[in-house]
Formats: sequence, C-alpha cells, structure tokens
Amino acid sequence: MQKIINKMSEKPVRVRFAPSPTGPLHIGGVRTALYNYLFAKKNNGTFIIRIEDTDQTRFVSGAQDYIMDALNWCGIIPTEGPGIGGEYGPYVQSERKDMYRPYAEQLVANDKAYYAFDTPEELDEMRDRAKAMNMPNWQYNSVTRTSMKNSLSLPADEVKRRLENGDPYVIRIKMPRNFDVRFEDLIRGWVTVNTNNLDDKVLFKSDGMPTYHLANIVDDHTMAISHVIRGEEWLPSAPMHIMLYEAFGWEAPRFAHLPLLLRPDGNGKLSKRDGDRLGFPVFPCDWHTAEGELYSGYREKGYLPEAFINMLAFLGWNPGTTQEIFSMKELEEVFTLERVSKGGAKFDPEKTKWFQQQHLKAVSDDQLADLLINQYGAKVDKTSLTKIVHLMKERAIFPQDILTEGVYLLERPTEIDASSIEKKWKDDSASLLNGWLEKLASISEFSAHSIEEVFKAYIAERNVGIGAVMFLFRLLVTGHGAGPSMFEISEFLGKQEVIERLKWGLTTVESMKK
RNA sequence: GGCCCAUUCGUCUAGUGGUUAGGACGUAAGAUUUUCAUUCUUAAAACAGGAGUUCGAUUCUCCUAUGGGCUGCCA
Repeated sequence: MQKIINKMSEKPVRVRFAPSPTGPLHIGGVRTALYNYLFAKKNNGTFIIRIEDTDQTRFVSGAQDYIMDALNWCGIIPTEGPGIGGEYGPYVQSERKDMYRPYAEQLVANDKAYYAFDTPEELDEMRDRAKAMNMPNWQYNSVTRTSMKNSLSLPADEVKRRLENGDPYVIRIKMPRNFDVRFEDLIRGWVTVNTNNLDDKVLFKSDGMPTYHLANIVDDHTMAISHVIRGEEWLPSAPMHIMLYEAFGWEAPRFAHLPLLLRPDGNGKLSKRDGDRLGFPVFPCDWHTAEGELYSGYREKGYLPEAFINMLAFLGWNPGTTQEIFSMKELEEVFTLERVSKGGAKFDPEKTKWFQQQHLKAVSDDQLADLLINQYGAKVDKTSLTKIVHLMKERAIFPQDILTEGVYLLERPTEIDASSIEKKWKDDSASLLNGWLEKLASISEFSAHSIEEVFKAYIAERNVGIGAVMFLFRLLVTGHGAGPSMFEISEFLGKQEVIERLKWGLTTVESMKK
C-alpha cells in the first residue's frame, strides 16, 4: 500500500534533450537523446527538445535544423520542442531571454549571488599571474572574491553607482564555504563534493544572457523536468546545480550521468575529426560546413535508422539477455537506466556494420525494393527488383550494394576480366561451354530447378567437375567471379538473355585469345 | 596541479563472496555452398596491481597505477 501511494505521488516523467546549436549533433549526442527518449517511453513520460543557444557567439546557421532533422531520421521524436509546441514553451532559450534576469536578481536579493564587475581581461590577467606563480587553477571563489570587484567587496554606494552608471557586470553564485554537497546519481550512486572545490560560477552574463548553468536550472524547473539524463562531462558541475536548486528553494530533478563515447583508437572522447581520420561517420547525417567541407553521416552511407539506433543503444547499455537485435519499439519496452554501464565505451565501426547487416536482413524483399526505387533511384520495375533483392540481399550490407553488386542483373557485362580467363580457361573450355550453350537452348521450362538438372546431367555426360564449366559460365554471363546461384540468375535473366550473353562471352574470349 | 568519475577477452559487455568467468563483434580453423556472401561448428582471447576483511575474493574496503572528464562572461 505504501508503495502504491508513493508511486501515485511521484511526478510524471518529463525528460529533455538540450543540445546547443553550435554545429551538427554527433553520435554521442544522439545517444544521449536516445536514452532520454527511451527512458520517457518506458515510463509513459514526455520527451522534450530544448535548444540551448545562450552563447550568441557560437551560433551556427543550420545547426538547429540539422539537429531536428537528424533526430527525426533516427525516429527519436519529441513530444514538445521547437516547431512542435507544448505547454512549456518556448523551447529555444534565446526566445526565453527575458525570463532569466529576474531569477538571477532574486538570488542576489537573497544573498545567494552577487554582482561582479571584473572584466574578462582582468580575469585573464588574474589567471595568468596565478599560473606564473605555479597555481594552475585560480578560481573566483569564497576566498578570492574578497579581493575582486564585486558587490560583496565594494562599498554599497559604489555598487549602486556602478549599476546606475550602466557598468557592465555579471552575476555570480555565492558558493558557500566548506559544505558537502551530496546527490544520488541514478547510474553512479552517491557522489559527494565539498563546496570548497566549487567556484563562484557566472550565472548571468554581461551581454544580458544567462549562462548554461542558470538557464538550465530555470528551464528544467519551469518545464517540470523530472530527470536530467546527460553526458558525464556535466558531472563536475552537477553539485553546483544542486546548490542552485537549493538557493531557489526548488526540488532538484533526479540526475543520471551517462558514460562517454570514446574513440576506437587510443583514448579520449570521440570528436568530430575522428570520423574522417578513421574512415567512419561520427554524425547521423551529412553536414556541410559554411566553408564547403563535408562531414559524412550514417544516413547517406546507407545505414538503416534502426540499425544505427540499435548500435548506439548498445554502446553503454545492455538488456541483460543475449538478445542484441532490437527494434526501436522493443528498446522502448526494455530500456532502464539501471542497466547503463559506468565506464566509457569505445566506438566500434566493425560492429556497427554488423548491426546494419542484421537489420537489412530483417527488411522484407518488398520493402527493400520500394526503398531502392524511392531513395536510390533504381530504374527497374518493382517485380524484377523484388526478385533481384531476393537474390542479392544475403550478400549485401547496405541497400545500395544490391544495385552495385548485382549490376549484371540489370545490364549486360561489357568486359571480361583477362586475368580470370588467363587462370581458368583451359583447352577444353570452349568445347564445354559450347556444349552447355546447346543444352541451355534445349531447355523448354527455363527454371532454376530444371537448369540445374540439365547442368548436372551435362557435366556427368562430359565427365567433368562442376568447376570446369560453372565458373566460366558465370564469368561470361555476369562479368563477375562471384554471386548468387547461377541457376537462379539464369532463371531471372531468361533463356534468350542467357544464351545471348553466353554467345557474346564466347566471342569475346575468342578475340582475347588472339 | 586540483576536483570528480571509471577500470572483466583486441572491442562492446554478462556475472557471482565458492562458476569450467557467459554472450556478441572481430580474428583463426573447419563444415555447407558452383563461387562470394549467408549459415553452422570449433579455437585462441579477460577479472590492472598490491594490501586488508573472510574458511574463501573477479565480486566488499583501502592504497597504487592507468585512463577519462572538468577546471571560461562555452555548452
């Protein structure tokens, strides 16, 4: 009974993914979005997108559209967000600009924050000087603030004068001294930090915008966010965020800090340069920079969104069973934060391909044919294409492989590899193939099965092995040394076409021999 | 440097105070297949190190090492 009551009094699950539009979203960000989304779905909650664009100097045109487009391709669909709407909008921080200052002022009034007039140049100077004295981390904190220019150290009338004068200022949090901040991370357990290690972070900038720290707390609170699921890089500032909630007198949401995605070689956080350097995409979709550079994406490489998502889900999470192939729907049912691992995960491009292959196999021939027509511009009738898909699917990783590797099903070969002929063409080859040509011409029902019957009878009759005829038959008809069953291929091409190709092949080889 | 976080096969990971430490990718060998791919079988491959607690630690505690993150009027 107690449990039921607790459950009923729990707040509804509302989570947000809060990217900054400073460039394309990389796969680490997509994974964070995915875990938020899955957590929301699993708990009948709401998944929200909020754009954190409080740094006007880092704004990148097109980035926000990219983020929304990429998430959409992934199937990570928000219930509330920019362009979608919702009760708690607007969902872009620059559009919420006016609401932050009163909150910052409120903290100053309550002695939880203060005005600081030090210029960026003065602060740089301070840090440089400290560094020169072998103190690499000078901080604006409870001991140093007394010797800086702020509303705590300056006389009240001067503060008033500066404010009225319109002097530029920032608002900093007044971090208390020697206090243990404790919070329970849903993935890592209890984390404790003493406030002596925390500095007086800027909450409100001199340009009239809040910093991430303030905006994040105000928005999470006003948007009724229940769980903050974000990357591990935020763990060090989480205690400060807890202090802010406390300063406002608000209940803090639950926190979960996700392990980082590491690069496949060596160590370190996966970065956008790693992709091109190591030959795999780090972005969900292609991104063209203003300078004309291209960062490649999974979508354009031919990855299926579900394969991409499946792979990402398993980078730092597992279901506790041996099942590895999941659809988005299935992930929504089994995902829990308890099964997210603590350590960083190295990204594995090889396994990514395997996920893709597995998901491709799961797509029906019919759907794949549609995909090839609609997205890859295949110019074949649907019926033939479906047959081609059926023949080629097992040896394809990407949809387009079916078209490129099965090109001979669509058009006649134009040349025959000389070195293959060199190796495989024997003295009796011409005779064997001509004999086979005659047999082919005699088949009335040109099905894979009957062709195979006739073929077997023929090699028995000529007293040779399969290899003496088959490889060359394949080479002359398809121009390739490998592929699906030649009997199936023959049936698909049809008697007339096979015979013509074989004749062409025989003449071509003859001319090569001269 | 300081603070915080992490550490099981090459990689992603399961797991327990007593297990032959399990699975997957990759690798190797073999089987199937006209070939390639698929599929199947098998193999090699891991508890970072040192103390302590304990009858017994991969598992619990501490230390060390290693790796990572943060240390901006960036997010």
